[in-house]
Amino acid sequence: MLTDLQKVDSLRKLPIFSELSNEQLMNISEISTVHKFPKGETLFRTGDNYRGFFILIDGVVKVYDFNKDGKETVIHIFKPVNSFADIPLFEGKDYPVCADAVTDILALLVPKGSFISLIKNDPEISLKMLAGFAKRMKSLVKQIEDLSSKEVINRLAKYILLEVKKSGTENLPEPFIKLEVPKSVIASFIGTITETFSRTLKKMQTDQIIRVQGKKIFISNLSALKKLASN
Amino acid sequence: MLTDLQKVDSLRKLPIFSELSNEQLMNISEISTVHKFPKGETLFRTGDNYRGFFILIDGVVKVYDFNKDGKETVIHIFKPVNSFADIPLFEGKDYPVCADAVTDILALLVPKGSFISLIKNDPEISLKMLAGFAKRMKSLVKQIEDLSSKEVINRLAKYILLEVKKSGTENLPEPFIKLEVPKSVIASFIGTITETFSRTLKKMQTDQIIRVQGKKIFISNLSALKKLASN
DNA sequence: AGCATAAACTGACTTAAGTCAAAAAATGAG
DNA sequence: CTCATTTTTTGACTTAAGTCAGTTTATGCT
Repeated sequence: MLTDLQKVDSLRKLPIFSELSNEQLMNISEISTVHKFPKGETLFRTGDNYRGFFILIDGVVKVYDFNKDGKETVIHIFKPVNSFADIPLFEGKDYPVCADAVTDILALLVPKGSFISLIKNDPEISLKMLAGFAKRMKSLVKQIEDLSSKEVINRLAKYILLEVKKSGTENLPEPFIKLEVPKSVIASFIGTITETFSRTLKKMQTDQIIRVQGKKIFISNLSALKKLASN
Repeated sequence: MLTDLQKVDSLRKLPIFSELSNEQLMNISEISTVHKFPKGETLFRTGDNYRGFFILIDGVVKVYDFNKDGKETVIHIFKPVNSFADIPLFEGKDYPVCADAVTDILALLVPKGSFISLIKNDPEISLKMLAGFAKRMKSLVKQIEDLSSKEVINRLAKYILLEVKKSGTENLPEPFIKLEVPKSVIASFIGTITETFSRTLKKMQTDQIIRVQGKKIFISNLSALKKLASN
């Protein structure tokens, strides 16, 4: 389904592995297995016995959890190439959250045991992972600041802006993004509900900041969007 | 101000260092310096050149940042023995947030350069640090879930309950906690403002769940508090 | 294509929590 | 101890965003 060379190439795209040698990458590739999951499939649930961490090669994954009254909160939306569920490698023996395939996905599974013995012999990897963890922690801290201070329209603007940057259309006359995830997932991710999400999108349209066409959002007024996002 | 033995003892109390040998601890102790800061003093500000990370031996420190409209958000309240500002060891060259002494404090400063060369020679330390980071990341994720789903009274109950557990008075007929930080700091930490904080405390008193006496909070109805916290 | 199911939107209503302003209580310096 | 400053509390008011219920639009099967 995926050649060793393709696996190594994918691994190299991962920030935490980007500066490892071909040999080091090969070692990791060897212990990992390729998996396909259809859209909607659950990769793991809170409390499931921890098998290892995933590297997303293709598709979109949402990481989420339920609070006590059964409401789902999306904590992370992962797109390729990114690793997830690597935290329990070092803490705990169960998955602490849930993960679903939002689209059909292709992912590598790196088993805990083999990977731990690998990094014990190769301290360079753990230093890289520390940097990766540090980066993610910084973004989590940012997320906390945002949630506790910004309003929905500001958080949504920030989300759209981030996606615009990822899309590479930022410098076009009319930048745009394509929504690869249901709006309900984005709503939960930015900390609100679908109804409010819908109304907020509408408000941004009325204000001539964006133009929504199906799953595409065109940015009519980028500077206004930036202003909202920086609030 | 602090003997080497005392320094090593403090280091050992740190989760990420708890399982290191005396010699390893001694090495860390040797490169670190002891610092006193009076109440209210700023240890570092967002954007300050990164010198190294701190280990809090005595007192209370708040880690915070300002959002665009100048409002302060408390991200973390640290009590002894805990390390903070260790994230930029691996990511970035500036402090990404601010930190103030909430009380008079005593702390060790571990300089970046010497520490990095130390862990390059000793992979065991980085594995421990990975576990420490993983744990903190889990708590950040929890914080995000809480902020986006719970109401102030639930978050406050959760905060009080956590403090009760730390206080060791949980099994007394009437457990209690002592507030070592201004209410304004706690308010910001649980994601609200002083006015709402005050009103919420009052509501919990009216409902006979707690009894506030100056800086002490007595828990009259622990199970009710737990119920609120788990909501 | 056509229909069933799910996703997204809209309107009417409610409410938690923020703002502003002012009083009361606590703290600390001289 | 006293007075000034800071912290906390209280009251009146506003508002962002949630709930509930119903409609419209989109999606994917057979």
